[in-house]
Amino acid sequence: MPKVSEEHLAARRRQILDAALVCFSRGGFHQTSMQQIFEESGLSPGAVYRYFKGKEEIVQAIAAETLGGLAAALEAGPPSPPAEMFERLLDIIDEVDRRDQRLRLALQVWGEAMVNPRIAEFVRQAIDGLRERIAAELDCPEPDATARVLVALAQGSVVQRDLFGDEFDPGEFRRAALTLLSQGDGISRQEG
Amino acid sequence: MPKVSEEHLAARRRQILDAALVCFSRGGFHQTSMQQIFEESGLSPGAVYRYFKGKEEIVQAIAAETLGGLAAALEAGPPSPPAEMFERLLDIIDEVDRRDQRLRLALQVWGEAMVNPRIAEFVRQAIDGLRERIAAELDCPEPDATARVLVALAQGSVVQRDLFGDEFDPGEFRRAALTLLSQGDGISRQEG
Amino acid sequence: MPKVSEEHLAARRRQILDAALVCFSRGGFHQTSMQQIFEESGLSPGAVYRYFKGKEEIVQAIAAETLGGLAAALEAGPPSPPAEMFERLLDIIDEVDRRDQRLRLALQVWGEAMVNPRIAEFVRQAIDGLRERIAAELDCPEPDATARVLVALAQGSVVQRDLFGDEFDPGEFRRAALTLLSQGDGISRQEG
Amino acid sequence: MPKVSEEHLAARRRQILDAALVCFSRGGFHQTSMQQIFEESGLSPGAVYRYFKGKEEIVQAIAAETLGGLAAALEAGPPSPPAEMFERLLDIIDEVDRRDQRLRLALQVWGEAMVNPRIAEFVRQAIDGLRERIAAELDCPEPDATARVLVALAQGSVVQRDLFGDEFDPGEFRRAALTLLSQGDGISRQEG
DNA sequence: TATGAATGAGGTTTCATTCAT
DNA sequence: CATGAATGAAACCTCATTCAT
Repeated sequence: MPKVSEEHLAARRRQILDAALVCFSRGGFHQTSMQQIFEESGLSPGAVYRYFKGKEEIVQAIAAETLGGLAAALEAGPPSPPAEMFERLLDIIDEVDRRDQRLRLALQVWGEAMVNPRIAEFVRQAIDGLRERIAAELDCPEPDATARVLVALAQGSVVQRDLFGDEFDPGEFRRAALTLLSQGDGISRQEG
Repeated sequence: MPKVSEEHLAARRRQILDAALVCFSRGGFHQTSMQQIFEESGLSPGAVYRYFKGKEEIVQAIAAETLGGLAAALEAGPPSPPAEMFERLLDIIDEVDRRDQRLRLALQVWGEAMVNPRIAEFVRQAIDGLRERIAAELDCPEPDATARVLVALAQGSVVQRDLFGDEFDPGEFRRAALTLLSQGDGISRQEG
Repeated sequence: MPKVSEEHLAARRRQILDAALVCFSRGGFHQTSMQQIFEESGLSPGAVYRYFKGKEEIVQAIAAETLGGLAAALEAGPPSPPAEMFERLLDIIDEVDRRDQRLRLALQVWGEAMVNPRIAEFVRQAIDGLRERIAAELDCPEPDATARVLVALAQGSVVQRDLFGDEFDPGEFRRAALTLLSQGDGISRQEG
Repeated sequence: MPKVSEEHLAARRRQILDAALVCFSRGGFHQTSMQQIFEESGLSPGAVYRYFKGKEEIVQAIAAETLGGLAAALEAGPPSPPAEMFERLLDIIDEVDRRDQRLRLALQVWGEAMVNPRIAEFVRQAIDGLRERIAAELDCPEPDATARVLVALAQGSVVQRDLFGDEFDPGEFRRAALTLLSQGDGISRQEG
């Protein structure tokens, strides 16, 4: 199998990352053995190690993808008040949650950051980037500090989602959060 | 076969858990080997295994302590609006943060919950308990859903604290959060 | 099995080194797997790794022993002419050869020194030490340079012994070497 | 399927062996991976495996070349006494040493012979051949045994050269060795 | 009760080799 | 002829746990 196309190589990479995603969601970074990734991906050890230098590199790639996915989904928009901005954040989270198991990894990635400096760096950059973009579009006083609060609340909602699973009711959360954030601004909201 | 006092037993347990706390904060649950706990505690493997059935049990004990500490610190109080309630939550978090490294473990514990059903159960109960107590004292419509939002925001602030360390400014966060939560309720707040 | 005696520990170390000696003689440093050492020694991996940090450390210990054995066997004696000195060297070599398979390792150790700086250092020190002691007792002009030649000839004889095994006739070699070294000194020698 | 010239084939073989020579001198037979040879030679695995059945065959080829070089360099000459004969041996060694790194491999090849029967056979034949040619031209009693001693001394000098590198002084060694071998034969020698 | 030597399953990774293209 | 992606056996080593003393 000589000289294969770029696409082939990219596909193999994906194949490995998809397998890792499944394994990590199921069992976490550390409980997942390379052996499990070999099996889930249907590849041999040698094949996997051709694409990734080691387990650490796979974990990093997954972490980067997970974070990137969240940040990239925030599209540019008009200046908005905090409540509207937060709604856009929730929309993104819902969207990611619907697409794959990646949201389940967020909490693990954050936890891993406490222990793995490289991943900590990734995470900080991703979150800071997101926060800055939010601040730039935020129509309120102290947009920077406010953006951080909105991000924290979004992260908190992810924590709850991950911890409580189906017991967590996104609609209710959204309604209650928006009520809190819009208190007294004279706009009464309906659920989307 | 010397019968030892209850206190002795409790002291040994603490000795082990303190060592584990140090190790886990430093390197995480999975990167910490039992060997490291033996060394940090100054005890032999046999001794440690007399008090805990295995590593899993130590992890659980640490997780339980960490969660319990947060929930227990919320003292009963008068019915309060969301902003005030949230301030009490932040006070607790500040307090715990000041006391030891336990807050650094929160993110790890939550991450571990994604992968360890027993810990997930702990975590859910602790958070649900906290939420219920908050809801009971919350002076606003839909106290249950609102309590959940406040808890999420508190958790989000812990996430930020853990991830950003000294770059995270608790005072600024508090001010911005309270501003958001009090918007339009006619009360202008000062930082405490 | 707690707190065992120093002798016990030393005996275990010997057990491992003896096993390694057998394996290395049989198959060489690199062809010998740790697994083989576990089997030959009758110990578990963990046990072996309690006494040696890794394969490299076992190889070094064996190399050190092998070299040390040769050098230590040269007892102090009166000033002697080269031929007599060389005879003492051959006596040592014969003695070591008779005792165990260690001589078979000499060539491997020297070869390994070409590739492993730590072992190279060992080897150089051992050989230099031997040479100096010989030079000190050598009754001839230029004892240093002469000692080096005698050592080289001894090493050459070990090379031949190792390469040719039973085809190598030590007696004949001794006779011929001594004849060469004593040429014209008026002493006719008999074999010992 | 282009039929390529003999020269092309030979050139490819050389290319591989030169690369292997570099790698083996640098890191030894066993520490050198095929991957390193692929890189050093600039060839693909498939290409290398077209010319050699495996690593073992490359090692053997290198070993054979190394030994062959030494033996082939001994030109026929008139009957000579041991000292003169030995000088010719030293000349060859100097010559080989000057030409390439092959001498650095001698010790490794001999060590490998202790562990690899095929290489052991090569080595024995090469050395025996050399010894016989020396014996045939040796002008002394017991030429066979004497030749073996001279070969051993030459090998010992190679051992020292390889182990001590630049610390080994070939001129001094030559002088001291010739002095020893010529003792009392009434001829005083100068260095060449 | 405490010790710590010993266990051994299982982890990650390497690397000689093959073979479809 | 040449390529290089893929294989998979096997290497070294760790570490949670046990149990004789």
